[in-house]
Amino acid sequence: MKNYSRQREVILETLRENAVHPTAEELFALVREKIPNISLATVYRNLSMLESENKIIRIGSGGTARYDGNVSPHYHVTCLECGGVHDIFMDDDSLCKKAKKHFSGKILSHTVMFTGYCPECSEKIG
Amino acid sequence: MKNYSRQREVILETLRENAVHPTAEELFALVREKIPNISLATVYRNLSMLESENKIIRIGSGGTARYDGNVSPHYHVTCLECGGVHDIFMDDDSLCKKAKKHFSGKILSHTVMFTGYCPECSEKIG
DNA sequence: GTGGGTGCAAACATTTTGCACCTGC
DNA sequence: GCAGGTGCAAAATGTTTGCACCCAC
Repeated sequence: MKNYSRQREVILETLRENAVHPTAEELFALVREKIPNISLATVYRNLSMLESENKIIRIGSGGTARYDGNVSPHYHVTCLECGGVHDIFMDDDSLCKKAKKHFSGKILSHTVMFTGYCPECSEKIG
Repeated sequence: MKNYSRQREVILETLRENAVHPTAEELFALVREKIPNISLATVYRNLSMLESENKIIRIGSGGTARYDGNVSPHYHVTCLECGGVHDIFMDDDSLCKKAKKHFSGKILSHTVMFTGYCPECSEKIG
């Protein structure tokens, strides 16, 4: 099979079964439970590869990058308290159309990042 | 005067007169023309400070952070060709309202990043 | 004089890369 | 056997921090 490795398979699988959008290091820890001697460099290499194949999404969310195994169109919320990133399953396609009216270049896609508090943290804080 | 320094003033001024959303290093080069012995650390320190005072916006746009001296609500486009970040002066306030219907936490603000080609690059590439 | 800001260099965190070895076909 | 992938360690980025000195008030 072309373009196969157990490492890559496990990385993608682990990312898909974890809705938490882990950082590379966090994912590394998770994958290590299944492949104990995998190296962090391999995780990074495969994340870049999977991202360029559009099999995963890289979330720039500030400092450290996070990764999302769900490529269906949706948005994200960064929690100001816990720093976690949560999904918002909506996709406003009209946004690109509107943007085109205000921009003379080409618009292909868009991402939206909300800022706020996740359900757990907004209860704690009020 | 409280909270004053010529460095901070020049950094903010330089950022405001440059619509190109420079990275910290690029801004450092620009500011250095006015204050030759300023250090990169000072640029970073003041950028963090100005950001937390909401006088500038930090654009996470992928790897290296870029900064925007225009804090009025608007969106950005990253050019896939030149890597530059351009402004789109629009602000869809209804987006937050819609998001609240799909999320049980709190939503405070949002940013939108479009991907595409800037006017110059879309002409070159077609 | 003092508090806050600076420059410099060192420290840090994250991500990438060079290289020899290993693996799937 | 070969192309491509891996692990390891080192390097490259981007950003932050410790510290002695300096400046505005």
